[in-house]
Amino acid sequence: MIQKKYTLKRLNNTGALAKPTPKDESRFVIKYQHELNPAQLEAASALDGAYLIIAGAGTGKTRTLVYRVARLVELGYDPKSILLLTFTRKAANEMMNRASVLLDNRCSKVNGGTFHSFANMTLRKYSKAAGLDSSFTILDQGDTEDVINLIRSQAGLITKEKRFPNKQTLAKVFSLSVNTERTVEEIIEADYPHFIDNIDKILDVKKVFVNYKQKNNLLDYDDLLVHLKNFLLGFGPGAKSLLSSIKFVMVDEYQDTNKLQAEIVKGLTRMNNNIMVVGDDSQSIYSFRGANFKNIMEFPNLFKDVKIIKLEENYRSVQPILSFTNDIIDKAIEKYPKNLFTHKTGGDLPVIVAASTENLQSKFIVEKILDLREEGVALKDIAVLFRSSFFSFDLEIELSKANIPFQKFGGMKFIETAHIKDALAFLRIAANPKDVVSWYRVLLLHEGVGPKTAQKILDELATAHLTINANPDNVVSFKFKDAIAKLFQLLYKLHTEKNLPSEKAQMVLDYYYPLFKDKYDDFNKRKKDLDIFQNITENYRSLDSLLADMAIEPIIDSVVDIGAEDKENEFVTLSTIHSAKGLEWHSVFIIHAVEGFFPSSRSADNIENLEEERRLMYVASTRAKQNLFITYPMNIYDREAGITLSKPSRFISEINSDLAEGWLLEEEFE
DNA sequence: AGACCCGGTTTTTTT
DNA sequence: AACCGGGTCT
Repeated sequence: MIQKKYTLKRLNNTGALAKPTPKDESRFVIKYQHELNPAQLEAASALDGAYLIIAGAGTGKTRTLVYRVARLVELGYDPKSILLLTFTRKAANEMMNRASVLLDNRCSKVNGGTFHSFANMTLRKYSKAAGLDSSFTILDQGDTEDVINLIRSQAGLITKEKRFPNKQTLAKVFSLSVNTERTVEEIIEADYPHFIDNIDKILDVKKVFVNYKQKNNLLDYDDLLVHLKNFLLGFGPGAKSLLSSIKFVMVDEYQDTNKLQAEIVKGLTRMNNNIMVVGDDSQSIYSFRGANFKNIMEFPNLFKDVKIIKLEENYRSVQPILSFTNDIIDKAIEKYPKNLFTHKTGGDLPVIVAASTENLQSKFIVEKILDLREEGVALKDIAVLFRSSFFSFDLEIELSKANIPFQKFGGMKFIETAHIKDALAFLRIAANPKDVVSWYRVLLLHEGVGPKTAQKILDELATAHLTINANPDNVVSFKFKDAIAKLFQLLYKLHTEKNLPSEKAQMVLDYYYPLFKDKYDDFNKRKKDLDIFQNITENYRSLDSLLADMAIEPIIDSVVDIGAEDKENEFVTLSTIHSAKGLEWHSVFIIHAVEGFFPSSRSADNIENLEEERRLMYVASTRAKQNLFITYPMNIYDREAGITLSKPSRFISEINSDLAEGWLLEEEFE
């Protein structure tokens, strides 16, 4: 028989390709072996199967993910079939940009975002299959608390004899219960034993809360995840169609995911078991959101044949900083062994600075920032990090005095301020007339309308099936109807007119402005925020996407973007440690490293919380590439005791004294 | 009865 | 800065 030679041509744009052998590297545009170390290369070249990448701080975790994305795209996989779940959308965008620069802009088509934004997109697209109305409104934390408060106050639970948990506590308990898949009883018993007598009433509130959201087409953050999970695990036709379009799933910062998210990951990979998660147990800092650093080590039990790859070479920090941070984490009671090393040489010892007062601490930082700038360090390469947002108040004043531009991340967001929430509430009603929380908020803005009257109006609206009617006479039959008539006209217009979000926002602001001026004494200061808000709305073509973004991914950057040229973009970063996750700077200051503040006195009685505070200090100090300064004021104001002498944070005082330099700050008399 | 004003208390961290 | 409770005004 004659044997014919037949060569199979490689297809270019489908997933059905021959897998490259290691010798095949020449086919790639990018020289992966030269760009990555062996462990990174192994991770970046992975194709099918389940992978757990344990990546210590600064070991090129992002780089590895970026190269894997590029490589998959080079292999011809459809970018849209790659799903990259990250902690913030900023992180996802950054990765996609880097991959695009590396290869080409096919990489920007990768599916990416947070668990919540992915849930939002999916649930809107497959709303029917998920049993939802696609115009659902997303409740952020504050909204969720408002709803709970409404129920709490209506249930007649506030009696003088018995203490009943406040709205924050209730919201926290309910959320923790969902995210950790424990019952409310278990959580109350474990974390709030003093409320155990109220358990029945607490469960009642939860029941009403759940019904309320359902009836009013509202989803809170947890509902987004729960519905996504149910949709995926239900595995109906909709889910199958979605899953067949997803070929590779990658999850960044896996140490900060919780049980619910782990199940979503499980559901996402049901069709092909292709999953890569990346994380570092030593950087787990979100236990208050139900994350458990042990989850990452349970990953191998969740999936079949998990391959574990460890990244241990640190490319970020100079040796003295690495030794210092290794020492912090070595003292952790429970952790999985890692051996971070670097080939970088030189560099100064980290400096621990004792300042006599908080203000002197601020002045030191200002002076040092100016020094660094003299030495040629750009402001954007400098960051000041802190445990809690309010630690930076004094520093913010000093920076302003010295004319040093800064941008603050974390803490109270512009989107959470009362006046922005007011303005948003109008738009939310326009998008979803069943959004009772927003109705309530808007009604309360009007003179003479308090909780009771607002409720009355809402009851009337409910019997009219909450339709915004251009003529409120039909639905409102009470004494405030004249005052409310104008409001109804506005809402009707907002709801029905087909115009851009920015035009709707303008209508809202015109209406809101007089009420706003009345409500806030400091309206001049707040006015700026409204202007910024209006600018943001210009970026959107649909109201739904504007509102979804506002709830899930508040745009902090836009504050900087407004009218800022590149030169104006030069600023020092002030950030909570939580918001600094995954980032790095040439020079890093950690302020307020004082016992009782960092670690916070609230964690003092609980060893697990204390350990998390330690990991926070670890995350903070591993952000530094070249310089690390840790400062603390020796005298702290305490409400009860007045000025008291404070002790430096235990995480600092425990450190081997050879690993850092100590400075005592003294004020110079002029 | 319900809205509103005042003053004291309390603030972790985030999607 | 926002929340809660108590007292006062409409």
